[in-house]
Amino acid sequence: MSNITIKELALELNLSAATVSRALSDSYEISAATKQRVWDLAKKLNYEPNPSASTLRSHKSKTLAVIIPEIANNFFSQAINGIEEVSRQHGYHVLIYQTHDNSETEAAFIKSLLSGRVDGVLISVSSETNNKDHINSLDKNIPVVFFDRTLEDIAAVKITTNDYESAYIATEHLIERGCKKIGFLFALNNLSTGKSRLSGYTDALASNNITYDKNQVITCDKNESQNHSRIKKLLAKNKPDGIISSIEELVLPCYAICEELNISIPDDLKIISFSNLKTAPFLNPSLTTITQPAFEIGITAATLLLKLLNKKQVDTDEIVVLKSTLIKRASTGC
Amino acid sequence: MSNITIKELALELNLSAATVSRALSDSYEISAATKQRVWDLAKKLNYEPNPSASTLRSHKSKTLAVIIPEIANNFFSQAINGIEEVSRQHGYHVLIYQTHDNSETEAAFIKSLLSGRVDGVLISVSSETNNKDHINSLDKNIPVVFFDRTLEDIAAVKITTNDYESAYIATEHLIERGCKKIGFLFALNNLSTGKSRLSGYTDALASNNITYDKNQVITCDKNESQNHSRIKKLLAKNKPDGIISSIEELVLPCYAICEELNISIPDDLKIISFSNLKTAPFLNPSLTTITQPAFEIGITAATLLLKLLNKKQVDTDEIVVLKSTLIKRASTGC
DNA sequence: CTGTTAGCGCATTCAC
DNA sequence: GTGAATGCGCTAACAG
Repeated sequence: MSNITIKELALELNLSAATVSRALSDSYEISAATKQRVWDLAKKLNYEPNPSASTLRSHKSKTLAVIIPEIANNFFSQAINGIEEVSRQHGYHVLIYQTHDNSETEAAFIKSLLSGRVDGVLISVSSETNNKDHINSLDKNIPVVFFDRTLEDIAAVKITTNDYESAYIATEHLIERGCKKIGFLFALNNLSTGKSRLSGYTDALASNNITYDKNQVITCDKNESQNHSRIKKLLAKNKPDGIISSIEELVLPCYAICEELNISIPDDLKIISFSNLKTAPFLNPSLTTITQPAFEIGITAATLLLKLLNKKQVDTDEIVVLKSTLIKRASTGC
Repeated sequence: MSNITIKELALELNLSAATVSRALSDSYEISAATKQRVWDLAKKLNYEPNPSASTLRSHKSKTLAVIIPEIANNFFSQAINGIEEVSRQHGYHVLIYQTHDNSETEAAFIKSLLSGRVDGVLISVSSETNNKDHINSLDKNIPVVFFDRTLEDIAAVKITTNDYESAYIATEHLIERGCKKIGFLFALNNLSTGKSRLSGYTDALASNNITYDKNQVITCDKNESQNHSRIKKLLAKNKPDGIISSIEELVLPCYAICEELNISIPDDLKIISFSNLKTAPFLNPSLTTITQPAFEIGITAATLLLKLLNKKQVDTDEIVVLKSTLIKRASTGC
């Protein structure tokens, strides 16, 4: 343990603790010579400031919290990568909390963070958030940046992607490839994220004079077996010739079901999914994806939060929209 | 902000701060009636203890650090999932640090953690660790559990998988499938993790009377383009009929190179990789994997660390070895 | 069972 | 330029 304290440094150098403290923070009041002596000894003795003491005194923890539904997820792990990157560069530490899309867990985390443990919060909200009180209390009490999975009716700093537009483009892409009956796997239905993706889909249908058939829209949630059976039913009964999956998690079940039902992709069914799978081009057959810039989202969200913390001028309801990419596959002609 | 303090609770209840503190921690010295009064008011006022003050006084931060090479990685993100799970259940917070396999970054993190910020550390060491001083200083100063990527010459609590055995089995599996010239993509060559996997491979060759050819072993590191060209050279020149990849990251390059070189998998080349890819069965062709129980590793590592923190009897050099699974694919006959 | 006192390590007044 | 004194909020030792 770096048990050495400012007091001990002071004793050794025949200085007061106050002087050492000021020297360490490079205060203008301290002479260059003294600063050097302090720094040298601190380095020699491997001095590390005690973060609790510092936080208690200064009300700055140099720590951020990241609240996400799931860490074992391509999108979120890449986003955290970006967040960690920026945080480290600025000397911030990163706490991770997983909600598993449970809104009570989320509320409990938020409550526990309202005690000075962190200076700010980055959150991608739980898709089962029905009660938004805890989200609001968070927003009022501490700097927050929402990223990707957000609520529409909350004024706050947000980083999203062009969900509406990319779903629209993807749907139109299927139409151009000849699809007449396009299904939609609808997830995140409580969040603006999910709703936008659905709107992009329905609007694209409308613009192309395809009648919207609500039976082609399957609402999915955390219940995997239920999702599976619903999708299976969709593919077996409604026989769509195209599918837009609004989240990555539903694609593998789709592939499995197609195999079961002897549906040939892309001949019988063309699939496009929101997805950050690195293996998408190597799947059998390769998967056309709408890929979100997860790393950049993390970078942007963290950067913005740090700006907020440093009282830089940031609109407190600024919304940054990054662009997803539709990645087509030559091998499937989709 | 939950700006309310113990002092304020005490004032409101006509008690001393000490009594309130004891009541909050459910001390046996306090009467049931008083406890109830305290709890009720605390709840009503949404009291949250100030973690810095508590840590400063008690020398317990209820926080763990996880140091890993990369978070955007199937294995590690699943492991963190397990770690976060156990930590939350026990009221611990989880800090994340990525080294990007850079040993200086790793050293800097460790140094900054030796100041009471965390009660314990879970680490999967950087594969470019040449200087181990910082690892040793960590081990001596704070409870640590090593998981997956560890060093051989350090006595500490470790969680690993049966790397030697699983590489052995995989190699033998290829031999049984008729492979005569088996290549090995050798990563993590500084770590016991990587060395064990290599030994499993060489020993399996020896047991089956196949002469070890060092040209079939390609040493890989963080340099992706170099790895790529080396693997390409291996496949083009040495023409192995089987490949064991010691890490997941090298599989996709392999698939790409095979496509380039018109090598047909599995007819010309059978591939087995250490991998936690969920898409492995859906790849073209599907991939035979040695899959590590990442989530369980996280669970086990965190559980063990918490035991250490609670001074439960744990051998300080206990090594837990979990089993990986060789997942074969009917479709490729491998 | 409860109160008083002290101090964790640091950063900020206010003096000089 | 530097030192002395104070308190952040909490908990532990010591009383009673």
